[in-house]
Amino acid sequence: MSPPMSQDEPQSQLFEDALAPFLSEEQLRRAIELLFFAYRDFTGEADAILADDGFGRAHHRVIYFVKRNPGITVNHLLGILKITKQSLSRVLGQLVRDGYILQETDDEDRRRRTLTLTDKGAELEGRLTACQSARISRAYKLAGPDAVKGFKAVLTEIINLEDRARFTGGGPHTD
Amino acid sequence: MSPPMSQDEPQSQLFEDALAPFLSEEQLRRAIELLFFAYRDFTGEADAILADDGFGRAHHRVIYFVKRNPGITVNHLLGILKITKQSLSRVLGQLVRDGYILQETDDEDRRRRTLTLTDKGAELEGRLTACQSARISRAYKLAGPDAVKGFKAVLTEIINLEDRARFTGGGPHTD
DNA sequence: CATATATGTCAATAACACTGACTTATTTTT
DNA sequence: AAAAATAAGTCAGTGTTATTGACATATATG
Repeated sequence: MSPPMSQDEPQSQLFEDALAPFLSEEQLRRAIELLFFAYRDFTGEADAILADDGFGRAHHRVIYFVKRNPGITVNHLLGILKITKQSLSRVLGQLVRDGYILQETDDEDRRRRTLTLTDKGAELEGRLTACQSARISRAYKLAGPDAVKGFKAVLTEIINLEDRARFTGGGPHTD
Repeated sequence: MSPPMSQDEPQSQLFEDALAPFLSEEQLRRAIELLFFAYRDFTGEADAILADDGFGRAHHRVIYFVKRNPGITVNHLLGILKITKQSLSRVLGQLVRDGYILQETDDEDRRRRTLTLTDKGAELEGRLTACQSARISRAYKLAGPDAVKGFKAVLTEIINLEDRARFTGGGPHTD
């Protein structure tokens, strides 16, 4: 691309970071925009499906992580989503009332409520994930296996250390 | 990672997509989660800075793209952000009132209002972009140049065709 | 029994986005 | 010059997602 240290793009105030002396501001801004547009389009299709059912992105996240961790507790879900109990409550309550998620008292600790998808919930989750998976698998195919490795490597480094274990380690989000 | 077509992970309903017969559901879900956590953490620090000034992520996007395209018109900004005029109006109005963005009538077409950052706006934008850039440059450094190429390639393929021109083509978001 | 944990709920607030309808100014087209 | 299109702004109403703070209940653990 453009050479670093070009005259009309001085290494400005952004470069107080000692790690980054050889990345141009232009290159970093491209990355920022890449993430912005990719995430917007990545979630766009699913958002449209959800709107048909009167749901939003928050419902998707709940359905997704319940599918991924069957029997997950409310507290664990809060830890993954990093939202407040009250925020989750509204969304989860809707999903339970409308028959997408089954909430049962845990036998081992009767304070806990375990969450699982109903057939209806699994159907919706499947449709949502299918559309996002299609986009990813298309991108993976077109970019090639080496690119996929790089994609994963960079995204993993972007994630905060606390959450990174989910990816370097083993299975789904069981902490 | 895990071989495709393993027995405990049947190629389920997700695989109606002919492009994707050799990507396991597990692999695709990892990608979905990678994007979710990476984007959340990527925006997290900036969100905290914005909250101090009483702003949200929408203000950030406006400030960012005005910095990137000095003299951009309202209509052009709407095209980039893909939100409604009314949504932008509230956010932009705040930023103009509070002295972060300067709005001037265009001399060539007096219907248009051009947008530029004030010094105050540029200062905030610099702080926000610095913190996101630090995260990216750190990730780029740690993952290495090949990984960066792959990261860009995959993200670019995820973006809808209409918006992809911004990245394959030349300069900033001038459409 | 006291304390901690897990969950749920009430009330208020805010950011962000939407739809629809309408106005004003300015430019372009006919 | 009149008509149509464009750029911007505004008013009113709605909805989703999130927040904080306070409080209640059930259950488990010390």
